[in-house]
Amino acid sequence: MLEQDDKYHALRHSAAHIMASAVCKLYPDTKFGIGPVITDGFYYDFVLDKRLSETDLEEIEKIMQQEIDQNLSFEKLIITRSEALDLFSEQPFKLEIIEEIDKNEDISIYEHGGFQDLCAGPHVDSSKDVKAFKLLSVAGAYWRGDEKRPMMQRIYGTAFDSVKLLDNHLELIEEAKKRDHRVLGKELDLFFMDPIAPASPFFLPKGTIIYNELINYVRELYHQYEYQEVITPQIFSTDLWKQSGHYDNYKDNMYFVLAEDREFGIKPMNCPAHAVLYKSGLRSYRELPFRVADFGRLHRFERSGVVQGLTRVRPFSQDDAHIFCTIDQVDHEIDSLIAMFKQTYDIFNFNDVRIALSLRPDKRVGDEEMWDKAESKLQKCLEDNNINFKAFPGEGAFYGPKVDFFVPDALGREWQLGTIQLDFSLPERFDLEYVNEDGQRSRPVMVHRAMLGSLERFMGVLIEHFAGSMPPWLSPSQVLIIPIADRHLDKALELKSKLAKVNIRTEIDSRNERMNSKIREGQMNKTPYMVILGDKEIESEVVSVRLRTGENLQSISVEEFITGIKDKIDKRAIELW
RNA sequence: GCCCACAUAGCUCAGUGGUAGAGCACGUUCUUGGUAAGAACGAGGUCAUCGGUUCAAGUCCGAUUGUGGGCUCCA
Repeated sequence: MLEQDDKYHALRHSAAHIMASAVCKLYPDTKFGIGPVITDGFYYDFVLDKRLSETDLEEIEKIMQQEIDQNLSFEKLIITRSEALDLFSEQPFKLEIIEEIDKNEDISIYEHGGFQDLCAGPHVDSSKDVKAFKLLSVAGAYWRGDEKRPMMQRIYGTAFDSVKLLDNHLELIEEAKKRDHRVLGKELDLFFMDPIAPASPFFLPKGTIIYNELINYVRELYHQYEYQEVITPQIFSTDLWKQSGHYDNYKDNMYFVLAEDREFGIKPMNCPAHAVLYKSGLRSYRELPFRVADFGRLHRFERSGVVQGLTRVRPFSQDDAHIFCTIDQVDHEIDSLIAMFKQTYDIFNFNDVRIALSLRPDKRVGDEEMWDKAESKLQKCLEDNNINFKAFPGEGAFYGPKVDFFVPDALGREWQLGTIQLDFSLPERFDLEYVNEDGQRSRPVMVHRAMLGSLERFMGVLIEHFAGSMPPWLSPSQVLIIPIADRHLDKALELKSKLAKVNIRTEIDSRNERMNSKIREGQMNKTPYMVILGDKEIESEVVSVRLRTGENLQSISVEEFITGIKDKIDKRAIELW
């Protein structure tokens, strides 16, 4: 990816200049922001009176093409600071950038066809080198990403050195749209949204199967890794949120209700509830690490502009757990978390997991010694497990350092799934204690951890990852029985009940339709296994199996079929046979 | 919350001021079939909501709600 970025950097940046130049020709009063290269393209931010919409892009493209055809050369000029200030005197955003450039550094501008822009470069030699480009969308963007600063208009585009590569890229975008979980969710009857509950999915029976299978899987791991699952309240007195700090720091994202003149907050996180649970009795060091898991439903108010499909919703559940332990037990806990995460991401075939270690921020609680210890522990655990990670100083939570696991989706967007966060603050706020070996009271550390994160979001990412073709264990309908004619229906029912006995989810397509049509239906629903039942099969007591891949198995015995798919399901395999 | 776009049948969409359409899905009937769509017929709409302009609004204007693309936030 990086190599490709480098390869196209000059090209795309030059395309951005050409676009800016075109916008300038159309709207001479435009004030220019910045126009950087991004993954797969570029953008440029403008302030202009005209409100741009996507229909304006064609006109801009036309002028860009003219400039490209004119074979204009890109010239680099080094100018003095005062020349620069003079040259961009009408461009407030450029002036701001100039002010920020190191006094000892050269100021360079690039010029093509009379359009000059403050720019470090590099650029291609000639506008003609931009062989293929396309403007993709317009969007609003704050100057410097700051909500308090002016709203600018941003145009996104992309450029390649051949039309063919551009077309490939545009096709990829189309492909990605097809595997969008919102589209597939509707096509496969997994979930839907209704304006009556904005940003809140309704999971249909099929989607609920996937959701619950994910929970079943995590529960198995909890057994394996010795967690204890709990169920905690949904609504808590505001007193709790004041004590936890959420009332001060997270209030805007919370829902509140009034009852008997008392204010209650609906939980956006489980941690305070688990702190209360921890405190419900006096704990001994013998009980630690105390691992508490909770699939409790959480509600977070997200502003209407930020919600998105399943990946950003208001109500959701997490595979959430908190580990209360001593600081010396942290190593072991992290090790076993890394093992658990790895085991899990392998199951879903997530190979490109990116791992970030976020270190102490400026605003933080706890003493330096604590942070030193915690950070070095996290770092060492990652290294000992041969994990590639990048450290991000200053990015940690105020209550402790954390390790985040990111996975890219079909559109190349990265989603944070797993997270491991050390917390020194909450044990303090809730005055959590345990009795140590010497009979003294000590303060435990709290580890917040989630592996799949929000199950809603995870499901969305999974749908895109597999393009809707879920592994058999997650498929809502695992086997579709297709009787060829009505007279085969009895045998179909017989087979279905056989499969039901071993917990294989089976449907029979008994519609008055031709076999071809039923197969097509099964394919479109991405059912992994289809069983065709006709005279031949019934006579020789076999089944003929068609896989979702289009592959046909030889006629096999029912027993062989059941053993085969049961094995794949139990192993949570991705391959079908 | 901010900028832009969109909202028509269950779904995907066409409909550029003058009587609301298609394909798929759905229902009924015929057909009983061999590895990705058998045929005929039928039902289905307060064009998101509210207000305005006009002789006349799905169509133009405004507001509201929702959705999408971004920005921002993500203790």
